[in-house]
Amino acid sequence: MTRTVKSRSTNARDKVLATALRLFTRKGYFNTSMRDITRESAVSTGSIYHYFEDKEGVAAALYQDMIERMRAELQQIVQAHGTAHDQCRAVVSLLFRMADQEPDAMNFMLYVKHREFLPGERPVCSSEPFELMRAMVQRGMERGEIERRDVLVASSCVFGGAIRMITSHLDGILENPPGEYLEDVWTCSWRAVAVPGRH
Amino acid sequence: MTRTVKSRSTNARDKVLATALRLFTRKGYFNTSMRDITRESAVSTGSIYHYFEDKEGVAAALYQDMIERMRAELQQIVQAHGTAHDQCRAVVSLLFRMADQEPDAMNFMLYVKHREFLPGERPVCSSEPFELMRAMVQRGMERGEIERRDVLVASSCVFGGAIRMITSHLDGILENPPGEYLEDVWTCSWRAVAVPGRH
DNA sequence: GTCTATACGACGATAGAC
DNA sequence: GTCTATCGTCGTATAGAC
Repeated sequence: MTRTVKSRSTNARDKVLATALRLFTRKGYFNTSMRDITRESAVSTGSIYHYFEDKEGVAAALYQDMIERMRAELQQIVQAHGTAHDQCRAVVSLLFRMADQEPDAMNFMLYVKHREFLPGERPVCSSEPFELMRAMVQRGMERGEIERRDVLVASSCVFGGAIRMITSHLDGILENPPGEYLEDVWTCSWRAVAVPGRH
Repeated sequence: MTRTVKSRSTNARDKVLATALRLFTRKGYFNTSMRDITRESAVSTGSIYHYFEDKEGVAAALYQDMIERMRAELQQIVQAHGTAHDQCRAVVSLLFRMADQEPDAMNFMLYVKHREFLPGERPVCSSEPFELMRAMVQRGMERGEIERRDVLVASSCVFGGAIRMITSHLDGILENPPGEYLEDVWTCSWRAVAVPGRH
């Protein structure tokens, strides 16, 4: 009951968020006016400002939703897999799947420069999802799966290749859907950091 | 003579470009007004519009200078080294050195989303410098140094780790200067793609 | 909660003297 | 080539009816 009421009452809010996500990623935050959002969401200015403090508030809500969702997915992965190898591999797989199915969301999370319009925010790579990824790598080093070195270096090398493939995809320069490259990328990425002779 | 005259006459132009680079990377293109540039460069509005068509023109000049400079450096590297291994290694080294010595330039080239304010521009990873980098990798595959696979995958894996380290540096989350991580990053990056048993 | 109409400030760009 | 002063536009945000 409560849920129905709530979901009905936040319907306009959701429409605004969906529209903003699309416009922010396609045209950029600053090239998107509140009028654009009004027009394309079919929600009036008044209503938007009822749900959000200002334009920045819309972006902040969007960003925090993304980060939280990502954090939940990654925590899932940590619990579902025992080895760092399997965890990192699941992360790369998740990133590729999201890049394919929800390019706008991925674009907004990985690619957009939030700090230009969300002054309070820390850089993405300091956010909780990225910290979780580094923790996976750290644990892999402690378990003897991954060669010991600076954790930031190891993380950059395990995930860097995949992330570059995803930005290439978001820039539209990939010929095939990202999933087709998954195996290849993962082979390289793991070999970059694994203790020789394992897996 | 000509050079002296020219360099004197473009002095204001250069001051504008230097200021714009600093402001665009620190605050973002859209958070930087022409007034900001006027104030911090001590060049008047009128003079700025004498040298550049509009605000976009300033950004375009900056961007093209960067790309051209990078292209020249990479071409140097191609000529100076015989193997793909040495070429790619030199590229990573160059990127780290530039990230350290000219963070703003690096930031503007690698990290900024030009397409939001330079509508005609292709994505960075379609630019000539990135094409040169892919060509190095391609040649490495033909020479039997690098395992054969999609060239975009291999390139992403050789350079992806380094690029992530650089964005981490630009985001200010690196403890030490980037150069200190160079050896480690390169070890991982090359191992990711090299034909086993070589080097 | 949703709407329309509007206030107001900031910005990019121009005009025109020197 | 450089400057100051100013114009017109557009975008955010508010007011206030329903």
